Amino acid sequence: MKRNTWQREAVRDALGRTEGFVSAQALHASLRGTGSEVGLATVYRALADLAHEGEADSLVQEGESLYRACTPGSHHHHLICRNCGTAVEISADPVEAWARQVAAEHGFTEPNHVVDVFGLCPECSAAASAR
Amino acid sequence: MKRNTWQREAVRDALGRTEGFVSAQALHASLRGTGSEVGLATVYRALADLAHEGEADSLVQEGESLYRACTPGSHHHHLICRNCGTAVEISADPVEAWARQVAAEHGFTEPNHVVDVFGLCPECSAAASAR
DNA sequence: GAGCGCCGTGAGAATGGTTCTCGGTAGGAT
DNA sequence: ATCCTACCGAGAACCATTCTCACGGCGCTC
Repeated sequence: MKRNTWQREAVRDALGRTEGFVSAQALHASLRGTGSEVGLATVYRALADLAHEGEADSLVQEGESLYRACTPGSHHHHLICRNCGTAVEISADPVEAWARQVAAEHGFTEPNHVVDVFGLCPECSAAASAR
Repeated sequence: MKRNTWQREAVRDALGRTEGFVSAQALHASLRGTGSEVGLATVYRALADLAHEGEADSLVQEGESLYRACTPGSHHHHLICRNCGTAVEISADPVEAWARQVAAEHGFTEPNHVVDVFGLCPECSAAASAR
């Protein structure tokens, strides 16, 4: 039996309100900042659930897990600003095909893949070149 | 001034002797198993150096950093068995081009990318279907 | 070959993100 | 309203990694 608690909703909302990827810790801090008395463990549990159910994507950077609300049910990848965390969903059909083919060529089965593109978003590029 | 210590050599050798990706901890354990009195911190330092100098590749999986000896100076990606860790170097020229193009389309500069393909290697596939 | 300066090492402590524990609380079915 | 039980919260536990600092060995110089 699955329950709808206001804590889980708060996490889902806070995640949806964010532009790019956020760490669990940052999300917890921001929830606390808005007066929600949510436990850190609960944030981790909610994020893990959301990621498991496909409502959020996660990636690991510098030892931290980052999360982002994502269009559910669709397979896609991200273009992520390594400075501010802003992320753009991108489809990568050619890469999907390539991954499957490469795996098959080497006799690998059940192919998965991790594809992320990092860079500096337009704003951060401008700021960097101005500095 | 850069020094050649037997510890660094031991780490390089142990890494070169391994088939796929290994964790720093596992490498340390295996070095200790062969009688080398190497410190854990030293293994971490050596691996970080090797990765920095391009003699090793690293990836993060399940909160652990995994390392592998790699052909130096070449840009490539990996096809990794998610069961036994065996890895095959693969070149991904079409993906390189795609990543640059996608980044440019969205105004992102200085593109990086993370591309890894996971799957079950032939041996593990056979073992899995036999079970 | 001997001396010397200083980098690399090692053991253990510190760090920091994540997970676990456990008593208490509240969702939802009846 | 009541009961069952999944969920929550606080803090402790965990674990990979990094830091600290005294010591030993590497490589340069003579």
